[in-house]
Amino acid sequence: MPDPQLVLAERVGDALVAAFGPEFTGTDPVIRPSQFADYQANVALPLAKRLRRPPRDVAAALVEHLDVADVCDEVEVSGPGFVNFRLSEGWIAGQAQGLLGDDRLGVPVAAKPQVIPVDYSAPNIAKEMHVGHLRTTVVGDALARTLEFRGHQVIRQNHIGDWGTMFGMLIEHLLDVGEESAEAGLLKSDPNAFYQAARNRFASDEEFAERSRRRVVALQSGDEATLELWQELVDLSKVYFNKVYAKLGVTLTDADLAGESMYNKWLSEVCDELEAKGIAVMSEGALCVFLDGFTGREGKPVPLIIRKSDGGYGYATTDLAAIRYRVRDLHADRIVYVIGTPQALHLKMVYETAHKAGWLPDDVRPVHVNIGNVLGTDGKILRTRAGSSIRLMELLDEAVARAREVVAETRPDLDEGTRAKIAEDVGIGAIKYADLSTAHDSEYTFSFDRMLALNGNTGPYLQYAAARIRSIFRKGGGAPSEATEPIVLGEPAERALALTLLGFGDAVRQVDELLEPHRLCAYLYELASAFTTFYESCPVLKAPDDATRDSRLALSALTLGVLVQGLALLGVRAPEEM
RNA sequence: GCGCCCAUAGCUCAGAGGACAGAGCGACAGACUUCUAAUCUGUUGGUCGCAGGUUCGAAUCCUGCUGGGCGCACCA
Repeated sequence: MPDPQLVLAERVGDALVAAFGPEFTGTDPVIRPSQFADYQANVALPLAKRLRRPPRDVAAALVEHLDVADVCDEVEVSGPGFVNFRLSEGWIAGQAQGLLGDDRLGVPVAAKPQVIPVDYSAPNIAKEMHVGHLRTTVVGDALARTLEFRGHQVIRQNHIGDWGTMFGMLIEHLLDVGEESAEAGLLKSDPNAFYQAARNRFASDEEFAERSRRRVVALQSGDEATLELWQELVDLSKVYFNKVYAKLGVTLTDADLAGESMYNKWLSEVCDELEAKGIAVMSEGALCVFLDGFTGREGKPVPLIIRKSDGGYGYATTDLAAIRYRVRDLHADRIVYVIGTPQALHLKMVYETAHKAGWLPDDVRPVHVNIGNVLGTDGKILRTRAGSSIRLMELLDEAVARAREVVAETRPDLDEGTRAKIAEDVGIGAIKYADLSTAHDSEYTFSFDRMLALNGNTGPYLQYAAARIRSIFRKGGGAPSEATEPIVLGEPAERALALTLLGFGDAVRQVDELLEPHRLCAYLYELASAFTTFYESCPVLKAPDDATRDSRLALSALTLGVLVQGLALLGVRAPEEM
């Protein structure tokens, strides 16, 4: 077990029982990183009252029963009753050494692997993806990768918007322009253009509008020819989605598509069952679920409308069918919704309704990973100057273009193809990392300059650290996988780096439990900083002696491994050189 | 009107009820004949929106207030 916090927690836990009795089994020893030592245990202070002894006495008794000689070279009671631990260099080195032979790099497999459907991305057919989609796609993908690495069975659920009344006009427009036409081809590259054209005709051409309305009816009644046309629309849109996903380096494939249309066959059943159980009632012509505590304007109860007064179904019904499917058919233990913050109320109502209906048992936990808005530098939701939402592809292209400019300036020695590849990794990595490194629920301010900076908590900074390590090995360090010589810690920068390396497992575990990728980012940034400090003060290839050189090579190899693996969990590539 | 979220350095953001609230950017001062200076080191910078409360201890938990964002019946 390389994680110092876990080791200390166990030892302090044992000491608590030894010092104060078995009733203290399981007491949280409150181990925290310390500014006065490596770690500190804060447990003595809250215990003082319970034991009716001064906190310093409690801490002293704790230390007396503590067995950490193999781990620490200094333990002291400090301040009002903190217990400070200084880990021994030998122990840190030994643990780091152990990580060298561990392909999981200290990341434990989850104690209880779960089945976890992760609902993310969810673009709409015939619509451009915007920055909002970008963020749920990137965060969801990072969570999926991380949960999988922890040993959970992740089931990606791309809940695309592939159903609804707008398909009437989309199908009619597709028919009019022809399936093989250039206009139809817009669906693959610039879907908004196609959508707008259909919309304009719907608004201005009454004959077209009438056809569109009839088409919706045909679609909903399962007319074969109409369904084929609908499928054609979906297939064309898929090309666009996959283009974006490929550009982004996201793991979603066609196999993960689980769009709204998939639930059509269950919608009436869902309504009938809710009505039969007395959970849903008719109100103003619509079938609604009213839940306690959900009131809106003028104290009126807010309904979850599951069947509209025209007999159609909205997204509430689809979401209910989806949650039922995920529990009953996918056997979910935890359901992750990576969806915008404004949906919070809706999701709460869906959970509660599903729970009342018996579709969501107590031991299945739905979690809303709510995604905050992406803002422009003016503090408003990111839009173009004209006021329309910014096209995702343009955004990605601009990030890559900016990265290309920098690479052209700094690395004229590289050939064009290599530079292009680096610019791609850096530009895309910068955008993704920017989405991941701030708390998912906070609104964050989009800025190319900040996300592409080589300083601070950015993708390029982490990539640069990894590239420099790779450069060391290219320049004569052999292969990183062969750097397995004993790690010996002399310099403070070596010690700090090794200690940081031991924290990878805990960082990944936190992302699993809290579903907050920014914690992994913060850890990786800390690691990259620790490495850069080490890099400045501790020559590797020109180390004073062979043993030191080998040790530093091992530390570098380990750092590279953690950086690359950590970035991979976030879905960010680490280029060979920069 | 009701509900949810947010308020931390000039700016962008972290912050597991614990010691003196941390990074980066910016500003200022330094470091390349040395493994990538796209880097590093140091200095500067704060009534944690306001007022109460709980606690040995509050940026963190509770209440109220102010200011901002979002949601609140047939779009998803």
